[in-house]
Amino acid sequence: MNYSRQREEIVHFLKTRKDHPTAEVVYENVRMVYPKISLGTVYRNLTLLSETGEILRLRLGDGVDHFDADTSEHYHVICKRCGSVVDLDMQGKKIPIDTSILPYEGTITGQIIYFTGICNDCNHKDV
Amino acid sequence: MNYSRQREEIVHFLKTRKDHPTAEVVYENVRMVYPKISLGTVYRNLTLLSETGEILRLRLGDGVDHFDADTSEHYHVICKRCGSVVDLDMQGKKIPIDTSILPYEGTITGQIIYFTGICNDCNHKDV
DNA sequence: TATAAAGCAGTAATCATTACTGATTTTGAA
DNA sequence: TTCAAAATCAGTAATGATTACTGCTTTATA
Repeated sequence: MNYSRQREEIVHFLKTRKDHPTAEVVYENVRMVYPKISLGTVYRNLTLLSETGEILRLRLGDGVDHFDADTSEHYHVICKRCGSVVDLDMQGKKIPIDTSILPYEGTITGQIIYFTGICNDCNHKDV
Repeated sequence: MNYSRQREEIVHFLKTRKDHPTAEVVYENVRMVYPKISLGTVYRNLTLLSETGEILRLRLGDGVDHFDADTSEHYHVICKRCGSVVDLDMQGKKIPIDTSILPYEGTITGQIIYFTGICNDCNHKDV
């Protein structure tokens, strides 16, 4: 994988964000630095980066992919009202699930866990 | 919600399946009974049924919605090779996660857990 | 049985994402 | 430093799942 300024800026932008922007949001923001960047370039790089493991692609069931520059093991909460995605700071602790006891004939290699709820902001807003 | 033959057949078909068909698969199969049914009708009814809670809409991150007539609490494993989705028969047991201790300022109302792996069929196939 | 509401088939539109193309940038060796 | 091959880009078209729209049936009920 060769270096590219656009890709560097995408990673840099993602690292500044604690929420989990969509490709569209990345595009809008990187455009402030590289106005001619195309959405296709953003998607291609986000895909490349997530394939090499430099970022995470989060599929949270809202029909849009989110991207996360924090690749350490952690969990996410999706606000059902505003769609925001925030990290749970587990301080290195994992939620323990012993997959070896699950009644499955094949091989279990991974687990996806996330939570839904109402975020603090939405809790304090009148509806 | 009024009765409709098409919707009844959709539910009936889903109940015969232990895998978790997509809208497209439901469409192909219901078409054998109602050849003139349209894909839009299938989608509309799957959405209606999942809104009333009669079926589950599963968003497993493969870009396609799956539907499940088994609405009891259970877990799913997605085969990374063939994409199949199978139930884990937990015999009524839940994977316990105490969400009250999670470091979150808002309100946690739900959790999504699923597993990825290689299904038994794929394990026994040469690649 | 008549009528309003709900549902349907068929089709068009939407939206996220991927694929394609010809031009530009990056890289590494001469 | 120079230059050609490989990688990447911008711009745009295509794809694929899902939703929306429209005028015609079916269903429920008075």
